[in-house]
Amino acid sequence: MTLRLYDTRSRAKRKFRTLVEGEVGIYVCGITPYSPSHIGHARQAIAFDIIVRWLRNSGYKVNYITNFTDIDDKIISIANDEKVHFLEVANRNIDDYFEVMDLLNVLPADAYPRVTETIPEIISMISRLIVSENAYASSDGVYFEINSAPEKYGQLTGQTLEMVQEGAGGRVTETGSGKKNHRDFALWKFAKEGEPYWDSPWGKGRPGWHIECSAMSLEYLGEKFDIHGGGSDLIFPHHEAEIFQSECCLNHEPVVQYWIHNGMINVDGEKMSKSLGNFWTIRDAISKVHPLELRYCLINAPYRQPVEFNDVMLEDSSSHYRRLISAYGEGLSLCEKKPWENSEFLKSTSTNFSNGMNDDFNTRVAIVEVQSVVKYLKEKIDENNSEEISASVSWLSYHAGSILGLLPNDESIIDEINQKNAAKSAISDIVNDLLKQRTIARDNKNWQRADEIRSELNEMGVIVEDSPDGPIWRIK
RNA sequence: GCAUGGGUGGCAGAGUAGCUAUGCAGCGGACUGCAAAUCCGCGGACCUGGGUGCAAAUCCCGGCCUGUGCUCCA
Repeated sequence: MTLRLYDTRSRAKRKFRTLVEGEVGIYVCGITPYSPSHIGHARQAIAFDIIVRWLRNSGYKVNYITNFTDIDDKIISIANDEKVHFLEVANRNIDDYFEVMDLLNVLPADAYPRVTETIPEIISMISRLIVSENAYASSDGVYFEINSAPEKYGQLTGQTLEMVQEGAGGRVTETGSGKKNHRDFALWKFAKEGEPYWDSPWGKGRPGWHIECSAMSLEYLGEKFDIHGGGSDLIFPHHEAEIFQSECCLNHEPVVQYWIHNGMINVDGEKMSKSLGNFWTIRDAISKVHPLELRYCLINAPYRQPVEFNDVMLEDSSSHYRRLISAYGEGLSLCEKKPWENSEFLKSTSTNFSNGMNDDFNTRVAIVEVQSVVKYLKEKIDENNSEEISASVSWLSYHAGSILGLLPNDESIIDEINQKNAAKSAISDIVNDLLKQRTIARDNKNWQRADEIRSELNEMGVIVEDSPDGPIWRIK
């Protein structure tokens, strides 16, 4: 089955064909680092991380670019409040971003361009748009003129210029002071008193929001590239603006072959947002659960669907994750990994997994297959079938680990097992002694005493389970 | 209002025409002094009204509900 992906512009799943055989250029709009990253950022980063992992494992050479908008009104305002340089605010949040992404097992992109390091390219692009008469300078900045290319309007949203002219329920009527038309958007904003600025042919100022992505994608991926991604809330106006800028500047279309957009995070059925107060930072979430449990939660729905996020979902994912990791760890400690292609069962689950991923990166289908292999592995562990244990472990290592990124590296899993074993042996004498007492109590049908000992052990962090062959214990 | 998605069992969430999705939860059973774990089994769904088909959750038309966008936003 060949890869098909949903293209926002065509509003349909399309067969994936790259501009250059075997190579993929992908640009994803990144964050504006004015505050610590939230789980929406995590959702997006993980979604595209998995997309890139899948493309690479499908044999493509991928060039994955995602940017930082390290100058904007909010950053400036926070910097002013704190009386620090605006880059201090941006850098501290970018550091936070990299730290949490690493915890979430998000592999680094190939480049992280920043607006403040792309100013010459942005200026050059604006100049070209002025020359081609798609843009004009005015009293407070340089604007893109929508009426210079009206046919490009609504390529992603399906709205026509006429429709929007009706007015968005009367709300979008305000025309920026220097704009000819209220739908024109800023390419360059002149600096007001006390704002950071760069020199330009039109005056001191800074780039508008949209032009950076056109400039950076051009710089890193060229005049045409395969995939442009971002959150679905960027479709309008940001990505439509990019289409105007890039296509008018480069004078060809389409610049982007496939537009893909991830869905938002919902809390109580509504989009997570600061104004609603239903806001989770990544650090909030990983203070409650392991980062990979959060990752599991965020790929439980296919990337285009909204993810319903709350404590229940999070706990649900935690238990799924623990099931996965404990079976995998146990298998890993029992045998070496061996190829799984000889197992009929694993071969067919692998096919299902691939079909799911090839169908617009359906991680939900992929997870179902992972769950079924976890179940299979547990069975094989019970049966002591080392061939199938080895094969299942390596199946999981590839599918759940390399592709979905849900497994820590093997060393740390083994480490953790060893630590637990060490902790276990440190207290085994005392535990065994107590268990012996408990067994005597049970033989005498002294249930009260037996339960006392069990809860005593429980307080020590030891879980006792009575099996037909006598009591089994483990550390919580 | 306009645009664009979606409405599947208690929850999450696959499935675009015919065959058990799956997981969690629930129920019943095995095993248990009890509990836990494990195993076996079970039930339960396709918003609504029409239409096309031998056959529709799946295609077509209408209605209702709902998310998102139209303003900074991943």
